Amino acid sequence: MYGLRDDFEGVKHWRLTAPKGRIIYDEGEPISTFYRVDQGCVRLQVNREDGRRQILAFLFPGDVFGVESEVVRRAAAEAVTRVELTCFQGSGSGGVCSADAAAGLAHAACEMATALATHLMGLCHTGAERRVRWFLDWAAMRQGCDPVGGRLDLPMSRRDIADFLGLTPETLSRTFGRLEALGEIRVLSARRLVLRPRDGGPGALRAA
Amino acid sequence: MYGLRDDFEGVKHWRLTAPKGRIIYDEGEPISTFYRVDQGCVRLQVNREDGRRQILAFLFPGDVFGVESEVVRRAAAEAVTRVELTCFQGSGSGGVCSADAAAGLAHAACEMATALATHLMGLCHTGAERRVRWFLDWAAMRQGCDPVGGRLDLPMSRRDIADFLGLTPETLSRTFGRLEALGEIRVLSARRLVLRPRDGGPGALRAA
DNA sequence: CGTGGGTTTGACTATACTCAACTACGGTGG
DNA sequence: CCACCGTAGTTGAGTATAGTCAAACCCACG
Repeated sequence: MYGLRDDFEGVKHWRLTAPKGRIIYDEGEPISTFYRVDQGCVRLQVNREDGRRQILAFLFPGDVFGVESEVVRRAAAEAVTRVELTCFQGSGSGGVCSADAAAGLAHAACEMATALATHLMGLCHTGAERRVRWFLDWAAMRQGCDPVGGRLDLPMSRRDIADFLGLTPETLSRTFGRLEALGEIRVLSARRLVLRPRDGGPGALRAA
Repeated sequence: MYGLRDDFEGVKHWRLTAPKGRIIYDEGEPISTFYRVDQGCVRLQVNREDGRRQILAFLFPGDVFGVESEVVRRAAAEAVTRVELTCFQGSGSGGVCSADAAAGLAHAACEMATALATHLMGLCHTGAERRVRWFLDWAAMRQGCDPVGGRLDLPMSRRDIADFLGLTPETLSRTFGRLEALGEIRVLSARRLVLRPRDGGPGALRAA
């Protein structure tokens, strides 16, 4: 569904590689480009006055981001892992002029709106357990990972996930533990887990 | 900021009036049009399996909605009040062909993404009080209502607001009560209140 | 004037947050 | 290759907060 459209053929573009943690752009910066993720994972986030932050979206290869109709960035984009990006000149409703490019921008903006709406739906789940289940489903879907028995790689930190879900890292950790006790997941390491391991490896049913 | 653009001049369009409560379109319906609110208030919502629903956005005059890149509607649109709409033929990346129209769609989709991101930021506020304060600020901003001493009209029901904020109506009601006790608002009736009434009318400081 | 849905209030419970300490892992340098 | 250190993650205890269930209230509507 992503990645194969190339509406931006005629648009001036260049490649960019950023190491893990690098800020692609920051809140308040003037908008001059938009981006496509080619490799790695990017997060969009807003840093709040009280030091907490909200992660609006995690972006994966094929995703287009940075398309905004404002003058300055309202959210920052940071590299979760080492990332490879394609940068395109112009953004929002100005800067590109061909009908194809405008249609591509519309498409990208629609995708972003859909992603945000999906995220919103996840957050409306009351109860940490349901939010985390939703997150796992979402992550599995994005990675094309089998929701039963599949291995899921989470490139982001626990704190990232917590800030994405509006939970504290403590609650998130406890919830992972509870889901593991229920046999719904098996945590291999902090960033690697197995979904619904049916009996599977040792320990899967121990807690039951 | 809204309402004065008219990128859709060349697009086939017609007018539609809907009474309060009318479903403009429902989840799962094929997408063939997009809309602009001319008068009244519309809500976008997703109905959840457990009977609860999440309201994704409230839309006011000038707002464009229904621009999606999918095949079927992922959310329903319902009239909060009696509404007057302009309907436009086509949606998403297909159906309209002029560069102006495509740019207009991109703009509309960006606005929607921004609105959803803003909403997400509001929801990430932990604590009902902060969420409700954010909602009041947001509503005041959208209505051009003076945040100090201004009269705010809320066209939607308490349940609507609760579903928008991810709270229960009970918690919302109590929170309104607490804010009134703090002197931050004065509730005239369920759908009409005054922001930061400085001493103002009788009762404003009674609870302090 | 009567009815009914929306709203408010109350009591109780479950849940997630806070603060704090402990542990495990990964990266670095000897 | 191993030891060290720092960060990220986990665990624990106590508390605040929002949810749930239930009933009363009030306004808007017919």
